Amino acid sequence: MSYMNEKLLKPYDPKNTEERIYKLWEESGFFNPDNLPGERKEAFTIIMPPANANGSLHAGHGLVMTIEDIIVRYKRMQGFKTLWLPGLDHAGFETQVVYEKQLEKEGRTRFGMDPELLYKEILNFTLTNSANIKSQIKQMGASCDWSREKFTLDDDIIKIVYQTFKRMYADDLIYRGNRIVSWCSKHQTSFSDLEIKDEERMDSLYYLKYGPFVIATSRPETKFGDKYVVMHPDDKRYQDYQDGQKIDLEWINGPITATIIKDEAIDMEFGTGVMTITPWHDNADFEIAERHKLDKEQIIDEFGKLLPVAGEFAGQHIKKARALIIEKLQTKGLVEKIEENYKHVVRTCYKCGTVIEPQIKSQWFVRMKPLAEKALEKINSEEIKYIPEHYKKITTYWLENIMDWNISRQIVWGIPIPAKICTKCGHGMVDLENKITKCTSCSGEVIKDNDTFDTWFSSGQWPYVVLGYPDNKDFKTFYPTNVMETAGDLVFFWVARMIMLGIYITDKIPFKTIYMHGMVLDAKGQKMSKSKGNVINPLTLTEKYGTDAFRIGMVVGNTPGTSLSLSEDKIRGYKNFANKIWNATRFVLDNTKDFIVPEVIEYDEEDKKSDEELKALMQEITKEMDEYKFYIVAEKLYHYFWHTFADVVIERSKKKILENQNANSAKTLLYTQLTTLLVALHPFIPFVTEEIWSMLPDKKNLLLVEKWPS
RNA sequence: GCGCGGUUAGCUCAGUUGGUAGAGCAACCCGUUUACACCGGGAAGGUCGCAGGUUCGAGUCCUGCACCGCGCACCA
Repeated sequence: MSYMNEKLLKPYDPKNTEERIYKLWEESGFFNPDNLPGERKEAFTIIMPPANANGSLHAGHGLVMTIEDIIVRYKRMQGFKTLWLPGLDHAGFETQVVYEKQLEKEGRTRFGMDPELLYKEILNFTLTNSANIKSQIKQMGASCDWSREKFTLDDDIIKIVYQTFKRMYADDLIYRGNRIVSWCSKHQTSFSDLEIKDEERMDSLYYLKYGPFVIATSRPETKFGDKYVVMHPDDKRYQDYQDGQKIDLEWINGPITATIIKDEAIDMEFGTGVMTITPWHDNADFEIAERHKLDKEQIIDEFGKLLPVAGEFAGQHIKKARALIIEKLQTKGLVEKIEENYKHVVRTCYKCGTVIEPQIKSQWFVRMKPLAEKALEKINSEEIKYIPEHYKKITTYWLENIMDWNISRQIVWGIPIPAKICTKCGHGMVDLENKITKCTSCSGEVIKDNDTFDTWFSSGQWPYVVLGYPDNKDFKTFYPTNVMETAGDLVFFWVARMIMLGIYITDKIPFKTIYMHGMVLDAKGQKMSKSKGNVINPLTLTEKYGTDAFRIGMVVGNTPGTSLSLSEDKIRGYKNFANKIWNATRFVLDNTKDFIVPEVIEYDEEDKKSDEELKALMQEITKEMDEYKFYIVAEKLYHYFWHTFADVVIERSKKKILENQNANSAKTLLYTQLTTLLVALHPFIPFVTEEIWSMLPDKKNLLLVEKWPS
């Protein structure tokens, strides 16, 4: 029984294997590139997208951990000084939203809460969750270097982020501006253009009499302060009216004086070709007002209620006010007609669906054009490679049309913006040391900026901050990193910004290859959501079928970028695969007892053919691994193991061994093919393969660091 | 409106410079033989969304259309 392990007599049991094997790996220290055996000159680095510490591991995380672990294990076996750096994300707004929901359940609200207390509560919540998430990442078999783990609120991270803020301000890439921003009246914060979701809605389009004109609007509740009426300069219908001409007219709450403005932004085809503008609450109107230096007046407050300018409607919420306003306009005879079922797009908060109310606010903005131009250069010159390639097109389009980035958020959960604001002139000053006491522009009184950074402003710097830019040895060894693997919906939010900020600060691209995976959907191809009740928890699957089965099931047939339907049947199928390997091993070990693979191998003809076949396969898959085609490699290995190694090689060996005809050839082939396949399969299904490896009589080292055949 | 992706066996999806269509799962028939019933053997299953074009030859290249999914800074 010397070569046979008793465990092999029972079916493979992931539960009694995985935790033990993971511990073995961790204790070996090989997750840390500094401890890897042999001489390793070339580094290979992946920075893990920091996991949101506001819930449990979901199927998407499962995919991230699987793909990245496959890459990292492969590279480690190939002899690279391999680093996979894990991290956790405080996830600013996202986490605050999750926590606010929890508060709501408890009958509490963040408004009126002491900000410091709220911060502490969310911090506790986050730390509890991080511990959870961390152990779940380990359950997925992630071979990342926990000794280098980072959290987005670590002191050293914040320090570097602050330096960046200061430098960008000095370089005039950051400015404080009084500009129109997207405001969510539920969450009480402004957003960048990316936190907005366009939604098609059916509303009414109201045609209102405005003096001698008729204007079309879908938002009559904003019209109280409208005192500019705008038309296209070339519009013949209105050629008798002059730019700047004043007209007296009767409006919602009485007589007003309106001014005529001619502007080319007007679409002559739409409505009547005439509109009034509300610069405080509409992007296009704001632009027109800026061009003509017109007055801007706030009509709606931050909570969506009408201000005193609305007269008798003041204090009412806009949702309720609309109908009442139209009613009043109708009694005054100012409604020309109402077009029902008017289809248009409204901008909503991506989290709660509340209609975004543009507001003019003083905030910090990043001037994006110069940053985007440099990024475009690198992307267009192929210094950065996108997988799949079409993400490149999407990115360049976005970069070419980029808008300035509002990085101020009116929430407590995040990195505080280290700045002072002048109460007199509104001037903003970066103040890392908290020293400024007077406005540097007008000597007025200053207050601390109470806002926090958009979480992506700090995450956008992740690759170089986690490696300790600028002086840390790790930064010199592991930057630029090799692969950034993340979800496709983060192309703009995160990936593009990392490229821009990375180039700006380090003068180098932060990563050479971008691998984007698609969304994980349920078995029917539908988006998972709590409300639909179709959420699949990866941990239930790993518990039922083993982590290996889950991992390879996630990968086979899953081309990068396309979404993946996760079905339990598929995972179950790969559980059988793990067991198949297990049983094949039993057969091989049982038949190679007291047998030593000879130094000079002599195969008979058919065995020689099989030997060559596997060698050719290994070459093929090595190439495909380098091309990140894991979906093909996994399938090929599965297929070869089951339908060639087990069905042909093993079956054929039975007769030879029994009849002692070319038995040595058969035994040699059995043993070498098994070991080769274990090596090749290890990145995909690390637990079973490592467990079996430990049972092989001549393998003393961990499979984790076994050399990949090339 | 513009852009991107998809449409291949019942289901989920592969198909790498154009050369007779593939896998897994499911369904069907048969079977217990040095591992494995979490198994083996066998058979079945597709006018590759539609219409044109290029070519000796198109799932693959070009044009147009349809449907599904996703994204996008200014139409009130």
